[in-house]
Amino acid sequence: MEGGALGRSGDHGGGVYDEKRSQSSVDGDRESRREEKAVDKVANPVTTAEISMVETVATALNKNEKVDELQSTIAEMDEVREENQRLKMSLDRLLKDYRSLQMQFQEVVQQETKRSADKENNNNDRELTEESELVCLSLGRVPCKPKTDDQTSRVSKQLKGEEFNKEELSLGLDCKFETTKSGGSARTTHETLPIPSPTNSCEVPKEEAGETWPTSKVLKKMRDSNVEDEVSQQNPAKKARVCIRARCDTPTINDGCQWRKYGQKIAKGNPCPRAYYRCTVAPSCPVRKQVQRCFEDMSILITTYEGTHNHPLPLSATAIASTTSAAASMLLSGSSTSRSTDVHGLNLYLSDNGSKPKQFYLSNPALSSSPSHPTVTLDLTNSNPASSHFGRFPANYNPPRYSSSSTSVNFSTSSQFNAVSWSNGFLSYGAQPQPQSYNNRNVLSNINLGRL
DNA sequence: CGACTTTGACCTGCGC
DNA sequence: GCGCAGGTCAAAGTCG
Repeated sequence: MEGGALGRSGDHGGGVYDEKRSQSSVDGDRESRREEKAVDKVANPVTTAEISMVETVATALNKNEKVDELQSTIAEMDEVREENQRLKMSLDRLLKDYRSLQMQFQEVVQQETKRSADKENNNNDRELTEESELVCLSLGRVPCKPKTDDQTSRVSKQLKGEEFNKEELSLGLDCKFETTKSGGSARTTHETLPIPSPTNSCEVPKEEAGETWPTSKVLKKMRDSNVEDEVSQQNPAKKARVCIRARCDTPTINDGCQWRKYGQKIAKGNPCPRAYYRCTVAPSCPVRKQVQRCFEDMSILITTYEGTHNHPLPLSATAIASTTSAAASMLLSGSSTSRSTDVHGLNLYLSDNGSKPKQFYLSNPALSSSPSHPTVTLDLTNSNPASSHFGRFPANYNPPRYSSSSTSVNFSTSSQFNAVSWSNGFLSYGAQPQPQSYNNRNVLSNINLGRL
């Protein structure tokens, strides 16, 4: 616009010099205008369309970034989901394995029991009568083997010579997991496999023989007998015992179960009273335990478990319950050879004592055991692992020899399970972190035994 | 009032 | 047969 006006004025200005000068000045103006235009273009870069386009592009870029982020997040979620699925599958596999192992374990126990029972039954088949089978069918009890020795004579005396002894019921479990007969004594099966309680005595036939109605006491006993009989049939390992020695300054250790004290005795050789407890989680639970302090070391609490729970256990009780039951099962299914097994990462070692198979020496002379009670001792004290079973007897103490299995389980500080500890009334033991194979056994190896 | 503990009595097995 | 010891029962007491 300005150039046009200037040109027109120059065209009308005339003269050569003027023309050249004006021409050169026109050229200079054009160039300067071009430069101005270029400068203008740099100084004023965008139009609104361009701005909007840039904004659009920027928005698009932002959206793309967000989309990318979302996509990456989705990808991560997918990975997590896949991982979750893998974990679920592995958990399912673990559960299946656990169940199958549990089934196999029960089968093994049942087979052992059945085998022993068959062995006994073969000896008794010739002497069993049809009457006993009838009684067995009607009451759901195991036909007892014919009486021998003192029991037979006692029953016969009570029945005044009647041959009622063949009809006597074996209210106790007929699980014959005894290991060896006691030396030379002609003990009966009932002695080796004791009837669970005094309720299984011959009082019921005596009452019946007297043609009198059973008293409520007798009825109660019969009910209890039935209950215990059912329980014992479900649980052939009833009479196995698991003894736990642990340092504890509380009256009892908290194993997660509910117990009711039903008796207390001063046992010979130990001024500390022995308390008797019964599991009260279920009314028919046959599990009992004895609690007694060690006379030589009052800080040691000796807890002896007998039987297996027939009810679901709280989580805090499953560890020790399964440990004790597994130890007992290991003991009951014990063969003549030494062997070891793992119970929740605890190395249980079952051994026979050389040429005298399955002699049993109690780790504490003050805590006795019935000859018919094979006992596993879990020594959770870390005082002297070597002395926990065969080195704690006084010089003048003659340890009882029982026809039972001797099983020693040490949790000494020298073993791989050196995490035995006791604090605030809670005992815990577990495998220390091991770099290699022990890690796999740490899953359930913690047991808390705490204050009640 | 129910659950739990205490404690003396009772039962059973075993050794002499 | 007797006595001893372990184990269990059950009434009485205690506690929350």
